[in-house]
Amino acid sequence: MTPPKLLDETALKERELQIINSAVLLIQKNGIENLTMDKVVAQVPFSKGTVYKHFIGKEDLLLAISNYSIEVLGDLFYRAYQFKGCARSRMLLLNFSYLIYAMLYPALFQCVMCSKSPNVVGKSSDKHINEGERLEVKLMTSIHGIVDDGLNDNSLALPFNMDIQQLCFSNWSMAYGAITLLSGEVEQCSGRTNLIVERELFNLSNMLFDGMGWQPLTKDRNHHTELQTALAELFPEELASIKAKGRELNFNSFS
Amino acid sequence: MTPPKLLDETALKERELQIINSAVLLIQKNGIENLTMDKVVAQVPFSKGTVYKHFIGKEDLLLAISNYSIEVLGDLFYRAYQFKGCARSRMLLLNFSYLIYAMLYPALFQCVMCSKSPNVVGKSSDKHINEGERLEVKLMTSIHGIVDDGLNDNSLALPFNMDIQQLCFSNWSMAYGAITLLSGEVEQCSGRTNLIVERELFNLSNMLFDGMGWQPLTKDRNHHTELQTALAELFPEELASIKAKGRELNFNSFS
DNA sequence: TCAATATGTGACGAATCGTCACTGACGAAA
DNA sequence: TTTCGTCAGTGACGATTCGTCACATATTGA
Repeated sequence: MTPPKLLDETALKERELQIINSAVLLIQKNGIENLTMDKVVAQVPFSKGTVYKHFIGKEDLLLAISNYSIEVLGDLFYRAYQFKGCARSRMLLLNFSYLIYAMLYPALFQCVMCSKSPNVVGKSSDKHINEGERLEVKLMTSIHGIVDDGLNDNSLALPFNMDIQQLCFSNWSMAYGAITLLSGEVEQCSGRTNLIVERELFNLSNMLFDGMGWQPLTKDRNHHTELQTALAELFPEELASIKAKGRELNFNSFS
Repeated sequence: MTPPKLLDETALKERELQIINSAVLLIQKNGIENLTMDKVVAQVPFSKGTVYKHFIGKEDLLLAISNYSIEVLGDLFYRAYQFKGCARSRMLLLNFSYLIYAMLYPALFQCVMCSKSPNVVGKSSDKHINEGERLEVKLMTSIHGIVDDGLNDNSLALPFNMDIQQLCFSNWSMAYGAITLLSGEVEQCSGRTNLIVERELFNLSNMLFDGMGWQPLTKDRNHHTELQTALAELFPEELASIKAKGRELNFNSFS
């Protein structure tokens, strides 16, 4: 065998990413339920022991993939945060960026969903669990920034007995719940229910924002047209990729 | 060996429940991540082939347990639906019944969370997947009933472009998102975040209801005291069991 | 130069999965 | 009553997957 040079942090990280990318390809090819450590080992230029040096098992690998993909999601969130427009519209845009992410990267989205599952968390390393929590906090940065902007321009006021963290969490949990429960509809326009994930996310977001008293309220402005325009402006390539996959964002059902 | 008599539907169902109950005991004892088919087989008075006749694998068993526990949750939902009080308060009560369920039956709650995970769904039988969808629809019956009552007594009006199914889904996805994301805080009063699942569920529910224009609005009534009273009246035994487990519902942080 | 340390390897045994040849009860037909 | 086909359970078995560790080689410091 050929032992390598002494490894530094950068090389270790690089190799971990290489393993993760191979695993994602396997998930895309065979489905997430057929991922095994033996299959991943067969795909990478490292030995089994080396792969087990990075991940304590399959579940830990899934969590590491989820962490990696949250960096991707964070980028979309950050783009929504940076977009011009009123704070409320940007938050709606951010919620839709999560949906765009789920449509664009279904394998990564599946890993994110798995990462919340107790049977995955229970077999994951503290390293990757802690990393996941750190990344979720980082994910909140863009949400936090938009809420901050809303508070600063007086389009939003803190409800009695709530702090900014709670407002951020409110938005995130609503978006997370809606997209997760309708994950079956993310890849196809309409499933067994009459619910359309785009429409429900839009309506649910606006009801929550109205409940927060976030201006402009739904009765004062049509957020629909504005969202469509903003999405086309901020995510043209992403929307084109989604369309190329045969799943176009459905806005016809909004009216 | 002694082969049994010809089995009917009832006997098959009885045996499936027996296997499920044994699996739940194993989850409580060893953790959900250590559940294996071999361990379940060792605990039941049936052969491996018989267990595999009921479940195509571990994931299918987890989904069957989730389905079984949704029947338990549905009972709590139904009790909230039947409670006296205005529709909005009953919906808040129903949302809290999900939290009570999660605190009371952590093993079952974990199975419900697993049931949404792609690596579990991908290895489950159509039979149990279809059964799960049927049960989720049934779960919605109580939510639907409360929304219906609100529409009928004019405390709530259908928002423009939304039907009753969408309102029901809005509530469910918000509650599901909040409780799932804070599942780490369900068993202990406060975790790594400053978020308290009782408080966030309360605030999030009320913001959403306010956004729906569901009366009495938060500015017109203190839902806090009313919720506490209703919970004590509807779920005294459940709250006592939770307290006995060392995890009391935390209302001090609401003010 | 040598001993200690660092690191990768893949054969190996353990655990788990999932199947199926075998078995016996039961009912129908001869 | 006997024979045969069907039904349903069984657990040994082979396959797969997991997870480890004795071994080998390079590097480092004394």
